[in-house]
Amino acid sequence: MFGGMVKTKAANARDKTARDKNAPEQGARDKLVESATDLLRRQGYVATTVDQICAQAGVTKGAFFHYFESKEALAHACLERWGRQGEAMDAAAPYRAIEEPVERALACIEFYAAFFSNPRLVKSCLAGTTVQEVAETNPALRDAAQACFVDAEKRFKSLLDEAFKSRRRRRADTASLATLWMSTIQGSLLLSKASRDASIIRKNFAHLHAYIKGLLGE
Amino acid sequence: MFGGMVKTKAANARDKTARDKNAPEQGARDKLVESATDLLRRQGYVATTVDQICAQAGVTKGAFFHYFESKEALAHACLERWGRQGEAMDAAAPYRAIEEPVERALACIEFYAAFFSNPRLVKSCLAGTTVQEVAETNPALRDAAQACFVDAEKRFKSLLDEAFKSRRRRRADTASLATLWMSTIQGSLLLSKASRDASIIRKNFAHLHAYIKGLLGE
DNA sequence: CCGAACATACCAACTGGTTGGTATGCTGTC
DNA sequence: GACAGCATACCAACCAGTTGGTATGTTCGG
Repeated sequence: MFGGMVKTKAANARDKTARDKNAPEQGARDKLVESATDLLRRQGYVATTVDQICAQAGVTKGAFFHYFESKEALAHACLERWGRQGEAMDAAAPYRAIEEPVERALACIEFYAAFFSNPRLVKSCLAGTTVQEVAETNPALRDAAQACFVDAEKRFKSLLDEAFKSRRRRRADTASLATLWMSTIQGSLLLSKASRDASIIRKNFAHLHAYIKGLLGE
Repeated sequence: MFGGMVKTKAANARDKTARDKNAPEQGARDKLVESATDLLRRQGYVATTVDQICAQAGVTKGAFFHYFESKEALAHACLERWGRQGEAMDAAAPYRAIEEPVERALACIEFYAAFFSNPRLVKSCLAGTTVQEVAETNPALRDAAQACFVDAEKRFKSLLDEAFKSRRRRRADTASLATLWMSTIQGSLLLSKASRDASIIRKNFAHLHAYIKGLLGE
């Protein structure tokens, strides 16, 4: 059987994608990270139990602790993936194609406004939800969440830097503006959770857009 | 051992009322609400245990369930008091004495910037921390937190309404600006928790101040 | 080419400690 | 002597993590 196929297990696992093309057929590990991310965003870190995560992922507890040495380790994996996904989404966003720096920066704000307003998506940031709970009790998780914020802010800051550079005379503290942007995201998500009114997000982003547009000079 | 001291702890506790008249000597109920508010702001609703609250308040579990029928009931009491305290603090704030409406509204922003930057105070909003965790799982608590937001926004909105009324020609959606203000508060507190850098709060408020000042015309 | 040793990926049942909540008893006051 | 205001002891449910196992390969010496 399998003729002369000399294959490592890794190669074998990768085969699955070829074997059944229609079924998702994720590995148990990926399923756990995905399910956990969903649950953590909606219920928070403490309220989400390992059993819940396993149930949603369709695996057993044994599998859970085979892949992750603790619930906290899983949360770290989720935050890492969250950060990477955010980076990837940003890099692939259509506004990146715009060449004029001021327009590009403003289009970025609009892009995120549209993204967070998407009615099909859960309106919650994994990093924001997590850090709110564990900031004082779990420094490692707090720092992992903080890293997500810092990375995203860096990306937005460099957009702003380019925009302001193209506008002689106009100057601004772009680092603090990037933090304001992230604050607006987090605050908007929190208030929309509380009111169950997603329109808050768009309105807040509209104000931020107007403010930064004003700073850039019309 | 313990000689002739035959005194229950209850009798001992009761002695205090007679013993020290100057000490605050709060009732057990007030102590519970106060301790719980502190713990809930720092650790969140789920992570804070009834035993922890009792220990910090210096009362027993029996006392806890004598005054509150559940942990959730205590959280409701905390949120109610949080809302009332906020209202009282705002009513007594020095900026209220300013008569010129534009100046008063801008001074309000500065007042809250200073308040949330106070290094001696815990940088966390009870309503914000709570709603983040229970928005999807506990509608009653979510609505109680939402009420805090709505009340505070109403107060700020009427300041803005008066400011814009005094500026003919100038118009704005004051309701959405009030929400932006609350978003800025919540987002700033969250990011300052994550970074342990309280200066974020002041910087964000400075931007908000500049934006609204601009809308009001200089 | 074979088989023993090893590795990976999982699983079901269990454990020790924690949690919100209860049952009941005591004590000073009105 | 009734009742508010507690205290003590206790419990069932739940939770993160452990244990000991199975099924399916993979590796490698002979």
